[in-house]
Amino acid sequence: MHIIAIYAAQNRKTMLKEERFKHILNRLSTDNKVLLHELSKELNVSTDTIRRDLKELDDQGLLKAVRGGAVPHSPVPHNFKDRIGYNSESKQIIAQKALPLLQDGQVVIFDGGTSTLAVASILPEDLRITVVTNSFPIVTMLAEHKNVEVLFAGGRLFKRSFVTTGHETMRFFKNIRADLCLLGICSIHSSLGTTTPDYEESEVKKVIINNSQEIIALSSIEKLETVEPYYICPTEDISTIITNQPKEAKLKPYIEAGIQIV
Amino acid sequence: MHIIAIYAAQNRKTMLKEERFKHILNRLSTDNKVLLHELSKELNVSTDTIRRDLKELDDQGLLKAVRGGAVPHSPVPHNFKDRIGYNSESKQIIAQKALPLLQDGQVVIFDGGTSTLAVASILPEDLRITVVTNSFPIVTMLAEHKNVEVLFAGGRLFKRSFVTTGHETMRFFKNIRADLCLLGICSIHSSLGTTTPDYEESEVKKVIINNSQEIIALSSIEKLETVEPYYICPTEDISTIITNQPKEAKLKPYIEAGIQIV
DNA sequence: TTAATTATTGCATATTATTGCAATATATGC
DNA sequence: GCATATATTGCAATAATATGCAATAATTAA
Repeated sequence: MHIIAIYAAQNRKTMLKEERFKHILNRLSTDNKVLLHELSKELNVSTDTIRRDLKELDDQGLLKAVRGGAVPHSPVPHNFKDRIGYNSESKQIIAQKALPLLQDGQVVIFDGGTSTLAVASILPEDLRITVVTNSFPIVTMLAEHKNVEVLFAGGRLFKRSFVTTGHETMRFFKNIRADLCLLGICSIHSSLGTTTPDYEESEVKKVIINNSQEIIALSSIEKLETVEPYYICPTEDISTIITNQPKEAKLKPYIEAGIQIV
Repeated sequence: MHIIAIYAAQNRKTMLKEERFKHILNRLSTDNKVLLHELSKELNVSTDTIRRDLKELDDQGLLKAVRGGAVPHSPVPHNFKDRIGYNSESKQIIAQKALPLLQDGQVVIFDGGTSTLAVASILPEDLRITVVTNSFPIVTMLAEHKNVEVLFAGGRLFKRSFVTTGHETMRFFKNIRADLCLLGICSIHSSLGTTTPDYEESEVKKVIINNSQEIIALSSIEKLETVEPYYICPTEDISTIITNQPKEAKLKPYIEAGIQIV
């Protein structure tokens, strides 16, 4: 968030209206909501201007302006809605922390999920990596990025979370040897490992982990020490956990297990 | 930037308009935006001239002129209401005519392109088919459709037309045996067959055609009897042509070849 | 070649768009 | 109901754009 603010300040006089639009729509598709005063701060313009922007975007049918901000009109991540929006700030923090771990030339698997989407939405323009993913929102986000090569894992569309799943998807990932994997966490437990509520997803994640040299887990603090039905991997497989509150006591067992906490 | 400035200064009197165009488009593709006064300085011409340049490039559809500069044309209508330009009247007519050809239980390949997208956008709620595609806009369109199963062909993201291409994509389609294929037409000629301006696309289309029992071409009338560099298939492979003006004289050779015209 | 025509460019001017601010009205949560 | 937050409206300052016009360069015709 700070980086964005600094950027906006530097470019106060030269930021085009269309750039604000793009920023707003990006935020909207990662967080599923935007707030007037937040955007105002991020973009260094008055709330009046943001309000007019939102109205214009609303008129174009790109979002729905509501009191205090805006929500998606419904086009893309409809089903995403359930899981998103509530801890957008912590997601932004986590995404910012993930950036320094990405380096030119790497092949990085972006797991489906909103945390990884937040990372995709703030990838620097000059970062040259290859992104491998099975998430449609992530592809949409990266479609305009000049320097990122995108490989998409085909398969059966899983409409609830807007990713592909199934045998084909796994086959695709099995042919990849990634340097890094950004893993969105549903639940992680120091002794029981990582788990998820969906079977298909768990199978895909297993393959992703198997084919990545380094696993970086993106997890907001409340997901620690929780469990879901389907097992993915033991905690030891994870090399780094990025979280919004790295000082939290709950992290102790992970530190003791030798996992890097950011 | 300095080099450019010096270059411009040295060549003040000999710089052609086309050179400025090239420079502007280059800047746009690397930076994702250009500013009027920046270009003015770089190219040693007045902002008026730049403004006229941008307007000209806008008219050619090569960028979008906005207040203060210009931004690239967004590759996809990643929203629903913005498809007005893409969904012209003729495309709507064609899409409507395609619907009766689709039947419950079929496996239908949707080729990339705006004509097929138009069909996807008006699929009846109760139609139960399996759609196979390599087009991201089509997936987005169908994500909320309750009764359509979507299989997506993975591969390398081709950012210009927002589809996947390459070996992986073809491999995926090779494993499909479709009842039907909706083929978006770039160019079709009664003796030279169907062609397209992009090589990658042509290769994918070839595979699609090979693995579909019936080929339905979607072509507005002005695309008939035109030719592009890359060959796809002979006219005889096509079983049906759907067009907006089925009475047109240009269709005669196709009728004589036994192709059904709708 | 020269003269006539056309296109390009920069400047001055009028017009319009954008933005932030203030005053007022309206909604929302407690 | 009250306090707070958000919307609406009008307005003024600024910036960007459109337009007409004159000077210059490039093209064409003779």
